[in-house]
Amino acid sequence: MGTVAKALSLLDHFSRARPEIGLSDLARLAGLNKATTYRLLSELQHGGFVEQTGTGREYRLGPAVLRLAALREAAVPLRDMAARALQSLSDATHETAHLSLLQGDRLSMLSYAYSPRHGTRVTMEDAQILAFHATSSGLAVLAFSPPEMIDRILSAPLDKRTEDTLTDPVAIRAVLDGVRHTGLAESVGGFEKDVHSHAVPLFDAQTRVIGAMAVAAPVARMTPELKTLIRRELWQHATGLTRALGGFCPEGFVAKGAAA
Amino acid sequence: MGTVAKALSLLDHFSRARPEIGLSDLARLAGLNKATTYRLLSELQHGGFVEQTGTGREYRLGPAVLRLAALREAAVPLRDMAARALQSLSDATHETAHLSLLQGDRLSMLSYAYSPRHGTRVTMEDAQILAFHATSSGLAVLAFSPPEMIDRILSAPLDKRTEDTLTDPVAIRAVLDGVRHTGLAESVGGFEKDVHSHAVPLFDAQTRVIGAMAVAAPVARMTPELKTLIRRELWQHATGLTRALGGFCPEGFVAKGAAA
DNA sequence: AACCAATGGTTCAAATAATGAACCGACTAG
DNA sequence: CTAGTCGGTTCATTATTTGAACCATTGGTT
Repeated sequence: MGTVAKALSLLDHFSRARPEIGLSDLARLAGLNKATTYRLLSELQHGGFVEQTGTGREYRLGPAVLRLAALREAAVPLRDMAARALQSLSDATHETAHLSLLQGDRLSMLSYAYSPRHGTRVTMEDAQILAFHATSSGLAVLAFSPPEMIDRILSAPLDKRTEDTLTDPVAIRAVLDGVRHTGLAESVGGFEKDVHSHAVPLFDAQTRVIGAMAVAAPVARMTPELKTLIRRELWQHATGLTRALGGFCPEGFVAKGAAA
Repeated sequence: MGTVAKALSLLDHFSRARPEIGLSDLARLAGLNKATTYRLLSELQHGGFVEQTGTGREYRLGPAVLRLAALREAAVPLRDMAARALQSLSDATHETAHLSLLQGDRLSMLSYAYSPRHGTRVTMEDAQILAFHATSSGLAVLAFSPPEMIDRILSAPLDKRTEDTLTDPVAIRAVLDGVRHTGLAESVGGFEKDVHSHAVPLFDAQTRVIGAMAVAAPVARMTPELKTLIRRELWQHATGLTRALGGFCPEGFVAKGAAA
């Protein structure tokens, strides 16, 4: 692993649950020497990517990321387009819609939209990291990822989030085959106990998978009718967003939607 | 310069005007070898900090920065606080208020607020980089920066933005002395010909300068009364924001405001 | 069609920068 | 007073980064 990758990996340990981390902790989390971690943090700090908290000890993400995010959004209004598509999808299904993006070997939430229809709804947290094996979005993305990436992901330890989470690589590969056939991934209680979710992958101009759009509903509310509605609407919105972003679905993908 | 700093410096060459840059161009801009640039970009790309455009050639900022920005926002609601303070300042003065942050040796716009009162107003662009010597914000920040940073900035070539831009390091140092005495920087036509702006620095918990808050008005509208109003309100809002962010003004700084 | 000058990407010996064990001084808890 | 943290620093060893030269392509010019 290159030095730059190590430095960037430090940034991945910050989360909503853990927004500030001390030097020693961070070194432990990242599996790096304390001195190395310190030097990397110093460079990140000079660039404004991290800063030290008011009381002078712990580190947290710095203001530079705000600036870059503003520029990114100006160059590619993806967040904006995603928000619009999600709102429409959520309105059509009356359930929670969300979208995640692939970044390296990680899948992270970009945005989500709730429906006002129901009092109970599946709630999401943005910038959250999604497990590939435990979420419909993860399965949708993984199914269309290169074989070596699938091997990498499935050879790492797979967390058993709930009692229904699939953790057997062989079983997961079988599921992925199914996803490749239908173009749609489904997960019942794999991430949160009472959530039934569907996901459809998104593609770039080279037909590589870049993320997934998903609808999450409480298990209790799922009926055959709702399922049909979700599948149709999700398919429409996901392929529509892929096209709107200048991407193309792989050969034969469109036919799958018609079959569903 | 460390490898990480070089990689991060690549990201600084993306701007609103130049959101996509080719490998060779970027190598030239950054003053690095093409092979080096390629390797660094590859690492950044794997982390999702840059990506290649649909047609497969040029590089642009990637989605990872969005994720980090979301986390930063959640951890430090600075942008919100800044927006609120700017709106209030703009309402009080009926002129454009804006705020910029120091990131390494660069000063960049974070946010701004316009007043609806006047038809003509000074317009701003966010994520813009501000020159230290040509803007009131830059002078305010520089005046309270460490001597070695002042030396670094003033020894680099100083762009003559307008005919009124100060470019003589000796003259600028004299201006900085004045700013240190009053705690307030002023620039008439230094950045844009017809703009009269005032700025007050912002500080962190270690009383180090982190940026500046400023009010920009058309030269034609500036009167002694408006000037007094701007100085008073700007001072109030800037010191208030510094406090709200957990920062502290340096010794004696508070007294300066009373004098102004 | 031949040519030229770019482009993005790759290679490998040489040079440089990253590394990590040990060490500070400061602090906290027992 | 001791033991165990913490953030930060040092420096000889080591592994990584570096850059000139090299492809294969592409697009424009003659």
